[in-house]
Amino acid sequence: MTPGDLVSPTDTEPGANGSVERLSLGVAARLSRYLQVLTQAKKMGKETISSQELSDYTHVNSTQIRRDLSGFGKFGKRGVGYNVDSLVSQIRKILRTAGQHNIALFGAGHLGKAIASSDIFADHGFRVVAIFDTDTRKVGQKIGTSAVRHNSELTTVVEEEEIVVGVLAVPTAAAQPLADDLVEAGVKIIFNYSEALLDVPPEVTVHTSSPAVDLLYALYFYLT
Amino acid sequence: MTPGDLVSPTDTEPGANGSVERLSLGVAARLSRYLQVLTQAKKMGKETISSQELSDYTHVNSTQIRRDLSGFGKFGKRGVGYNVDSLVSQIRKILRTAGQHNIALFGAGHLGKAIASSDIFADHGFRVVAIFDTDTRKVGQKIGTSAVRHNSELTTVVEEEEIVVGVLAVPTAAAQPLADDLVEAGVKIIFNYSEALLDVPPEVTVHTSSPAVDLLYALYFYLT
DNA sequence: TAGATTGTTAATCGATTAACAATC
DNA sequence: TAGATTGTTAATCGATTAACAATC
Repeated sequence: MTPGDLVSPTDTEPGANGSVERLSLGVAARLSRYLQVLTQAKKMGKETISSQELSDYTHVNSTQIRRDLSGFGKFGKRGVGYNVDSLVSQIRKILRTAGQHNIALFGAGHLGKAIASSDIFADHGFRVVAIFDTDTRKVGQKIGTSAVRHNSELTTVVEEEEIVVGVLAVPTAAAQPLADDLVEAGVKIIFNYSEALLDVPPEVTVHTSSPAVDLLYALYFYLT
Repeated sequence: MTPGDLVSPTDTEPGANGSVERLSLGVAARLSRYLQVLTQAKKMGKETISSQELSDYTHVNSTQIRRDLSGFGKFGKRGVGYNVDSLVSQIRKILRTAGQHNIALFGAGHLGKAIASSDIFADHGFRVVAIFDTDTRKVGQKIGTSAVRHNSELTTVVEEEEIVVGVLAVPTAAAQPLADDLVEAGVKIIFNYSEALLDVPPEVTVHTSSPAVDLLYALYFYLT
């Protein structure tokens, strides 16, 4: 494992056929990564991709990639590689994340604006349907397609818009109380861009973004 | 492995004494994560921390944490836990990243501003010593402590300021040419916040930030 | 002392890799 | 055909975990 892990559920290997067992942590993590590279490769007009190319971009061994994929079917063509389009839809099917998922974004500062105007989430079926801030001067401002709302609307909006994920782009001090409100409102996944260590009930997943950790890690191998 | 991996160097287990062998990928990754939690715990005034608490925040098994640490010395006190301050400096010593490291930031948009004004890097000894943009209207603007410079100064600044890491907060289309310039200038670590798939020589490490990948992964375990 | 938590062992399981036949 | 790349096997290595004595 490596910086950026999330949950610790029970491991089960996927059945070779269409069985409904859970993927192991590792497989699910790697498939998500392949999906990101494939999505971008598709944008760049690439039609096929080899396990070696996928390996170059993900730093996952090419044998492992072929092994991961062949567990679910024969998606590749020998001598050619994998069709980008069809592999994208296959992996989406395996991860069962083919649909649209709604996100609420908290904090309309520089980071919030950067996230709202990026299509990094949109590319993967995540839609930012609401942006919140506590600053009344920001409330009403348009960011992208939606207007900034006040945090007091949190509970209503989470319910009405079927929010699955809360993204926190707020100051460290504001993060824990906000996380509490999100938990209260029934949100099960919190994406934390602040530095706060969040305490949440076990059924809620927190992912804390940690670029500095990734840098430290890269630097170690650079320095040695 | 999991979203967020970086390099693929040779593995070697650390010697129990002060030998200079390379850490294995996994150990280096986990130590970096412990460091992040410890740094934040220290800010919150915590003096000691148990392997169980570290486990709650990092999702790494507590036995594994004790095992990782005990390979380098007896840092803990039975019945009490680990002293936060001393563990921070021990891990910094192990990772050999105790010093200051200079970063150049590219892109003075929302994301660039968010990064420059955050102390997420500063907390770990990374200093943003230069901010670049190609937009001449932005050149000269003050962001945090430093003024925005034009990309044409890249080579000079990298040399003068001993830049180790280039952080790309630029549009996807601008990323590859910029990466080429950075490689040319001798930068060995590139932190890519764009969606571009960057092609670089093997001695250069690219880390692409992928929040959507992390979300997909979290969502899988939520949906199943 | 009593409770808590480390340090360490031993056993298991999954990840990783090289190698290569199959085949496009 | 010749070259490339998949799918798969087999062997190895590291990660993970439970358990518990040591000890603060």
